[in-house]
Amino acid sequence: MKEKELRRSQAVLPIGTVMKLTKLSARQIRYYEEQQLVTPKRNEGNRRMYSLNDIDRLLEIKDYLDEGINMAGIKHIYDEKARKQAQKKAQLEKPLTDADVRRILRDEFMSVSGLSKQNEFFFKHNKNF
DNA sequence: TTTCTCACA
DNA sequence: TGTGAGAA
Repeated sequence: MKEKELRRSQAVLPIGTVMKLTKLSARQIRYYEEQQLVTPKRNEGNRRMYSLNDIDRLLEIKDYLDEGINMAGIKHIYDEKARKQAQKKAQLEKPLTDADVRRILRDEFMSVSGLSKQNEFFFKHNKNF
């Protein structure tokens, strides 16, 4: 599922294609970029290059606009999304809770100090192993 | 030809 | 948001 994400993030579409795909004017597309709603990359000639993700976002923006949401409102929506993603990321970067650490230390302790005797006892009473 | 930036009778 | 000018 990583390859697919990379493809969707590949910025290869010129604004002309984006205009046809989204039915938005170049003026609008550039304006939304000015509002930080989309962040297309630039090629060697300073041309904007959009990814499929950008297309999706522009389509979303258009839907929100149709629903009567203004630029500020849309910005808030994406700000909230970014805030939640940042928290999830932070959670993934330090997945070890105190409970995790205690469990790991206990297991390690068992393996170095008590394991041999425990195994000895275990095997004596479980001949089928 | 297409896209970019800038500006507005 | 549209549109036109001049450049790349």
